[in-house]
Amino acid sequence: MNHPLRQHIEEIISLTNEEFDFILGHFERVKKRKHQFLVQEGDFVNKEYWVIKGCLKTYFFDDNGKEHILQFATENWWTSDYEALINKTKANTSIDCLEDSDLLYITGENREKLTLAMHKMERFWATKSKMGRIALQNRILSLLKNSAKERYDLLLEQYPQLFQRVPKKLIASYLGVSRETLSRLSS
Amino acid sequence: MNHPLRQHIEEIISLTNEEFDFILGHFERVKKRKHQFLVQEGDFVNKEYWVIKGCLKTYFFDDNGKEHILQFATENWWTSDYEALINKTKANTSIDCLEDSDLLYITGENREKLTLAMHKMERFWATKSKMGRIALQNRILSLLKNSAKERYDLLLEQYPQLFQRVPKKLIASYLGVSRETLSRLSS
DNA sequence: TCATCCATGTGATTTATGTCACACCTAAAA
DNA sequence: TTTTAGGTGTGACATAAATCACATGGATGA
Repeated sequence: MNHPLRQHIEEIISLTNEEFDFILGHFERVKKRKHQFLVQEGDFVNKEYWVIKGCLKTYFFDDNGKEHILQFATENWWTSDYEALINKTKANTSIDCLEDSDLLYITGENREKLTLAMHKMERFWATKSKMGRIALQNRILSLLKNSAKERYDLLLEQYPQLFQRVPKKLIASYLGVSRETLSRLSS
Repeated sequence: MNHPLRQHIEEIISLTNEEFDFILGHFERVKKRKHQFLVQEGDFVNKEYWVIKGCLKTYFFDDNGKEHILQFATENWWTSDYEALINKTKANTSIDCLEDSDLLYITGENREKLTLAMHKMERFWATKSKMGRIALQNRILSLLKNSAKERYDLLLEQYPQLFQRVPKKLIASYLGVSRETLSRLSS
């Protein structure tokens, strides 16, 4: 049986057993319980996480104390505060577990080492980065052109399982509408 | 006097004269007049543009015929339909000139060649890509947490010259509000 | 030079969504 | 158990923004 991370990477580049073991050697595994943090606002961040099992949210509170969700991460998703990670600044988002979660992480240094030692990982990261960019751009598009109802329908269509796993008020924060409005959209 | 592209690249990596000439050799120069297209919806895209002088918009029309602007590009900005470029699909945005514009472009093949021949360009592109991602994420944040008025104020603060160069209705499309609302916000 | 188009501002009205309040139910904690 | 904290739905009302309508002035082209 293949390691799930291997399957994930092999969607983009192919690997020998040895190569995968070498890659995996640069990761650490960690289990977290519901409500535990991966990142708290103000932290310095030096890890990227990959979700084996579980569900997490990346979020922050605005000046009025309203929560906004940037990303949900479930199985096979990467998550971190990339701005803090890349710029070596303090996180302005927090990431915590919505369920007990089983995670892999790679530190900045290990990622650097791994990429130097194994050049084809560069292609993997670059591809992921490009895909991430496209996804973000499409979310902007959607915020500009779609009504709350349309964004709701699109999310439901793309990630139906999310509606079973996370409280509706968090979905509302992700979509940028109030909990009450979301409730009315769905009925 | 330095070439503006050289200054731009040297913000991230340093270059010898020979290296810069080698890089520049992979670009072509093109001048476009106001209203001319770089990309039209439905085109296949194989170029990334860099603006020496001028002003462009990346935009599309929604089902109701309303225009939405994804990006303005002025001096020192890169622009293309990255989704079409990367996935080799047809563009779903258009890019055209708001002013007569002087541009450099690099094709996908030349970028590939250049990066292979000169490995440190990989770092340049990767850094640009990361910065782009952060900018997109911050725009999402802003769409989620800021009111139209706040988004207006932030844009005015960050790019005051834009308000002199482009019609207000395009600024409105970029901010995701109607032309009338923008007009009321600014008075 | 005139005619047309486009950009812009502003009033009146409509519509979408937010906010506040309350009820109910379930799941976790004491 | 009993208690408490969340999660959810829904009504009443407030508010932000869209839409429709119209006027004005400046630029552009015949």
